[in-house]
Amino acid sequence: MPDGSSGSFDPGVTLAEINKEIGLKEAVAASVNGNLVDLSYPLNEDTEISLIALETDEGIRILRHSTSHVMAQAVKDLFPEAQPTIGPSIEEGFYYDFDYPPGFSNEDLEKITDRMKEIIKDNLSIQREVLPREEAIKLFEKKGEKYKVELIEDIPDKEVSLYRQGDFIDLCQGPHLPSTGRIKAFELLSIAGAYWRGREDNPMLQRIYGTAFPTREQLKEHLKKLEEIKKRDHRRLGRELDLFSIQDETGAGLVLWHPKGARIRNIIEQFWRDEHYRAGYEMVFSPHIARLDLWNTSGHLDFYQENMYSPMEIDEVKYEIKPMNCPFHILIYQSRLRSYRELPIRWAELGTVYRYERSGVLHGLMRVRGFTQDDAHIYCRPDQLKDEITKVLNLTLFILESFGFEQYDVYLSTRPDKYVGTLDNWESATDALRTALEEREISYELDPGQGVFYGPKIDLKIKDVLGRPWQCATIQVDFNLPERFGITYRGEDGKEHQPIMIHRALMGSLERFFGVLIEHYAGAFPLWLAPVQTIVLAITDRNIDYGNAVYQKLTESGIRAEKDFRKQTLPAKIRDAEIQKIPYMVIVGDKEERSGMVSPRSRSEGNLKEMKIEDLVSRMHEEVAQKRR
RNA sequence: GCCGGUGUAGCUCAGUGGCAGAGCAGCUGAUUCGUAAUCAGCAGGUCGGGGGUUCAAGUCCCCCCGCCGGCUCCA
Repeated sequence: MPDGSSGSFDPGVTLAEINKEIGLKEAVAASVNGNLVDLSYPLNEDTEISLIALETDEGIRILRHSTSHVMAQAVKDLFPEAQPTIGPSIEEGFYYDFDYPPGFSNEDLEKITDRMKEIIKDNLSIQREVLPREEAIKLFEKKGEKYKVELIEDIPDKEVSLYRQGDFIDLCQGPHLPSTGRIKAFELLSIAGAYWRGREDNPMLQRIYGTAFPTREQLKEHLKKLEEIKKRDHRRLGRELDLFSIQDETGAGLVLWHPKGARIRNIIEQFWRDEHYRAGYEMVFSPHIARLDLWNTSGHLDFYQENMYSPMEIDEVKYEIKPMNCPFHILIYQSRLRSYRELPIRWAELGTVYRYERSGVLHGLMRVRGFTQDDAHIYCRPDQLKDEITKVLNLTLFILESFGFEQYDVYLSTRPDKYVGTLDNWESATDALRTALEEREISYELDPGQGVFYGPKIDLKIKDVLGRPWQCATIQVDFNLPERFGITYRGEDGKEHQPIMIHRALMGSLERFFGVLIEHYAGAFPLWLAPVQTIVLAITDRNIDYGNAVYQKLTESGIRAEKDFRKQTLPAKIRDAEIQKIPYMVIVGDKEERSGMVSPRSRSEGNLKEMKIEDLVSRMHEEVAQKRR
C-alpha cells in the first residue's frame, strides 16, 4: 500500500476484506496496479493496492457515478418506458440521459428523489458482472434498451461489465460504491435537453442533472455556492445597479449600456488606451460595414459565413456588416509601401463587430450578437515573432491583473487537420508561442489539433473569485490573411517579404469582460471602477447647504459623487447606498457642520473616524491610483 | 436551431374558466431623525404578441416572439 504497509492474505481475498482489517473506514473503491476496481475485487496474487477514500476526488467521482445509477434505477421504476442511455459523473455532480419523449417535470424530479431515497435506504449491494459481448447485447435487447445495445456494439472488447443493484442492471465500466446505502447526500438539480451523443441530427434526450457529496454539510455548502452564483449573476446585478439592459425592442443579443455601465466602460477603455500607447501600439478606427468584395478577399465569406448577417445593398453595391476588424487593418497596412524598419507594427482598435449566434446560445453579456473587441493586429518579421508574443503576454497579464484576475487556465492550440500555410511555418510559430509561455513561466495545457485553420493560438481563460473560468484573451498567429491580401514589406535585401500577422484580444470583448467583472466583484466595483464613488448623505434638512459644499469639493477633486438629501432617515439612506454598492458614503450632520469635517463610511470597513474632506479625497485618490479592491 | 421550462405593475411574485392582486420601488403628505428599511395615502396593467374554443379566458388550444436551463463532460 502507498503508506508502505503490507499484509498477507489467502488467495481470493477481496479488497473489502483487506479494507476491513487494515484499511480506511471510508474506502469506496481501490486501485490495483493502477486500475480502478470495486472493493469486491478478489486478489489472487501479490500486488500493490491503494484504497480510495470517499473524501478524495476519485472517491467523490465514484460516489456521483453510483448516484447517477441510483437515479436511473428510480427513473426506470417510475417511468418504465424511459430508455436509459449514459450517466457519467461530471465536474460538480452527475447527469443521466434518458430517451423519454414526454419529458420530465419538476414534480417528477421530486418523485424520483423520493424513490432514490428508498433505494438508498434499502442499501442494495452493487455488484459487478462480466458478460461476453454477445450475451450482453442479447440481455439489453430483451430489456428493450436499444441505446445500451448501441453502446456495446461500439465496444471492441470481447467482454463487457455490467453493474446490478436490486433488479436494475446497467452497462458500466465502474467502479462503484459497494452498496447504495453509502450515498448520504444528493440533490437533483435540473432537467435539460441533450442530443444523443451530442449530435444535432440525433434524437433529443432528457437529461437530469444532480450532485452528490460525502456529507450533508458539503452538499449544503455546494447549494449555498449555487445561490451565491445566482446572486452574482451579471444579468440581475446589471438591472439592480442600472448598468445595462437587453430589450426585445432592440433585439436579442444587442446591448444597451446605461450611464453607469458606460461610465465603467469608459474607465476601462481609457486605461486600455493608455496602456496600449505605452506598450508601443497605435490606435486605428474602421467602419462598421464594407463592400462584400472585401470579405471575399479575406475569405470570411467562405469560412465564416454562418456567423455573418446578410448583405445590404447601397447604390447597387453589396455591403456587409463586419464580423471582424482584421481586413480593415490589413487595408491600412496596404495603403502604402512598408519597410522592414517599420516592423513590428502594432495597431489596436476597440472595434464593434456583429456576429450571428444561434438564439439558444445567447446569454446576457457573455454571449451576444453585437460586441466590441479590444482588438489589435501586429505585423512583424519572423525573427520578431517570439518577442512580440512575449510582449503581448506581458501586456495581457498586466491588464488582467489590474482588474483583479490572478488565476488563469492557459491553452496552446496546435495545427488542426484542415490548415493553410506550410508545415515549417506552423512549427516555428507554434515554437514561438510555446517558448514565450515557457520563458514567462506560465503553465499551460496543450490542446492538440484545436488551433484555427490559419494558425496556432494561445487562449487564456481568466478565473473569477469563485474559480469559474471565462474565455477572454486570445493570441492567434495568422498565415492566411497576409497571403490572401498579398501584403509585404521591403526587406533589408531590397526584396519583398511577407510579414507574419498576429491577432490578439486581451479582454476579448468589452461586453463579456464587463459581465465577468460584474460577477467577479459581485457588483461591488473597486473604487477606480465604481461608477459612483461616493454619496453625500445629509442627516437633516439643516445640513443640506453644508452637504452641497462637501459635494462640490468632492466633485471638484475629480471624485464621482452623488448626493442624497431626501427626507429620509439616515439608516434608510445608508441602506440604499449599500444596495447600490457605493464604496464611500459621506455623512454630514450638525456635528460635522460645526467642525467643518465629514464622517465617511466605507463599504468594506464600515465607519471611519471623522476627517477633513481633503484627507478623504487624498485617501480616495490613493486607492484609485493603486486600483485596490 | 433543437429539448424542457417560463413570460401577470419598474422589480420579486400570488392568482386551476366568473370583479386582475401583494410586498418592494415610484408619487404626495407628515416625520428632521447619527451608521442597512419612519408612518400614512395615492397612483400604477393591451396578464409577451396574434389567432381560436367558450355565455365568459391571465387561466384551455394553436402560431409567433423574448427570456431561463441545457445541447462541451461520453458505458
